[in-house]
Amino acid sequence: MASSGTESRRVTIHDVARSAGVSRQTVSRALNNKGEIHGSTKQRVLDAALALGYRPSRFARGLVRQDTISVGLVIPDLLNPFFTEVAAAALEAARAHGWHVLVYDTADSAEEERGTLQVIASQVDAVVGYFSRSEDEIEKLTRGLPVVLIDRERRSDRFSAIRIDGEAGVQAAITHLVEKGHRRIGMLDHAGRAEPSVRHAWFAAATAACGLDEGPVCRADQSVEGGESALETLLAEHPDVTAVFTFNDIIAIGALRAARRLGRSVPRDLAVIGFDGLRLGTLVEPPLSTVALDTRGLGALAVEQAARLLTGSGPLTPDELVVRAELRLRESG
Amino acid sequence: MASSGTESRRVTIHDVARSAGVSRQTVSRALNNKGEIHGSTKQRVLDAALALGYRPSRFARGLVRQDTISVGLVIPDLLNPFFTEVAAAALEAARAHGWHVLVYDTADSAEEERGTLQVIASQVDAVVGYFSRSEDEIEKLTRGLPVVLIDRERRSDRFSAIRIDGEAGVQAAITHLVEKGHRRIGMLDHAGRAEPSVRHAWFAAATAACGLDEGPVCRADQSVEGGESALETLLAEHPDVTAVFTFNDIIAIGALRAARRLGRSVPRDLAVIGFDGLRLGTLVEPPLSTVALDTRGLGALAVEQAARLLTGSGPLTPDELVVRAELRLRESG
DNA sequence: AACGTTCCCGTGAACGTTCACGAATTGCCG
DNA sequence: CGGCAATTCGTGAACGTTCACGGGAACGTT
Repeated sequence: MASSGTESRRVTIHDVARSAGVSRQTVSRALNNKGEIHGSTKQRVLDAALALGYRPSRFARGLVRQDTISVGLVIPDLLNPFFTEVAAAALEAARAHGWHVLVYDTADSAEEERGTLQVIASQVDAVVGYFSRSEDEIEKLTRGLPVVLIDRERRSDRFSAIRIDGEAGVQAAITHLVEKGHRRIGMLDHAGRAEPSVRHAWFAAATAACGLDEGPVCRADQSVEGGESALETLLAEHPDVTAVFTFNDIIAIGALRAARRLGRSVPRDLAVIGFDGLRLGTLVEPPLSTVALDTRGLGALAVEQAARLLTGSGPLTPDELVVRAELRLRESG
Repeated sequence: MASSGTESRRVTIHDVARSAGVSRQTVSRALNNKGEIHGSTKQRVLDAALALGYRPSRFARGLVRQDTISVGLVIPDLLNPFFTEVAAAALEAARAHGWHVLVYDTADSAEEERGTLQVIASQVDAVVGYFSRSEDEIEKLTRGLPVVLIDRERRSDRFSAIRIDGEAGVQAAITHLVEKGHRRIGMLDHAGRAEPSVRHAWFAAATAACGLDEGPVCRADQSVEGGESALETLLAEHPDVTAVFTFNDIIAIGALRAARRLGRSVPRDLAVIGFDGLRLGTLVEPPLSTVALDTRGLGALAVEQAARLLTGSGPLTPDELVVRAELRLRESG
């Protein structure tokens, strides 16, 4: 009835007004529950709107009352549980502000990331996310849009960045392993970027602080399979390794599986400690020890900073934009 | 420089025009890479825009060129891996169409769902999602907006609904268990709604078809913990049960953990078969047998139908809007 | 010199809604 | 009956952008 077969133009507030025999303003009053309208005419307008299938244009409405705020959330891979948790926290924080969240999954592709950023810039009021491109590029694509970077070392002061400080946590993890008698500790770093990760730097510093030689490192894709094959090659090249620290929990879980396949009992023959503190880690066997992050806090903090940037109310300072990690011992190491 | 301390009004295209000594239209040409503009003036305009921190209003732009489409994705809990997978698939499908996706997590709350629906109706061009409220209510809140329901029995023809057909898959699962010698098979249903789930109906039909007595059923919250405690009570009341089928994989994973704690070896002492086919199921010990769904297809199908509804190009018929489930045997049963 | 082209650029209109204001009607009281 | 307030409704303007059109300058052609 209301739907049209032909490619007709949009039903506007004018059409409703004409149909109900009133003016635009009266229609507006009826639909927005404003006062200054008679009960019967209000009902008549509502009926007309329903009959015509009228829905107000969000653009026209947004143009005049500047109240709806929407923020873009950009993540590399929603299926990666780490980002799922961050995203969930961000959604919750945004809801508390009454904001809308547009989510973009860049599929770990720098090219998609570029395209997304390009498109997003004209669709949202602020951007929160995890980016791999250079700050120059991001700057160029966002053009003064408030941007909050997640898990990024702060190189310039153009963007806010939520920093992850895992130094103490990693130190605690390595110390723990050493106390357990481990002397040869390897690491499964990520394979994403060319240079080693910051987490690797923490690892190196921690082993050095414990008076250990520099442990062997192997690069792993950010997936369970990546962790599996990485552990295999690490152990093949360095059979004397009795403990591994991994870039994140996903890789650690892969390491767990590979260890089982290789006949190495965890934690007896091989200790494994991950990074992130995913819930997922409690489900695997044995439960994964990890340097845990407050992922909820991460997402919430990012959105909070976006809010500050947007409202102009004093933004958080860099040293407030930090999420610290702490060792959470379960059974794998 | 560009940012203002005072609460000043928005920088518009007029301001840029004035600053560059040209007209609005010329500014528009420069920013949108249209032709009919001299190289030097274009540069001058771009500089002015940058200096003023100008960003075009998405509302004004959307009002005149009606090209940007955004769809709302409503899910009860993003942290539930099932919905994560559906959401990821939906995001990907939407990206293929060049659409924007606004994601809302209703936190399993009917009240939040209502509020979301209310707000969403004026912000998107179509809604895709998983709803618990009655169709009447949804109808009232969306007012003619294209809506695609996920995993919902089609009661009326007002909405499109993606139906999950697990009948054959569940039948295969039960048949498999019976062939393995199981005679007393229980089920862990969900605890969400008052009435038993459709999946329970499939289960009942399948056991009956195999000539078995009706198996005992226990309700479980949709969480690992829910699955754990549900299995415990089920086994306490019915110790003769040697196999369980669960509402979904999350609950099944809880059952796995409870079985371990109770000293029941899986699958020797207790067989467990879940429903959904989550990737997560491959990570637990033992790997979870399950009646697997094509979750990617689910999300993609929903978005595809939204696209058809939106463009008016013949929508998919109800019997095309079906995702079938098939038994995927791993090691737990 | 008159005329057609090409290249730039600007002006009115339109998109669909809400806001600010004014006008018409009704009711009430003196 | 006059006047004042309250109630109900309508009209111009504004939000910020793009589209359709038209105009002027520069250049070449006949």
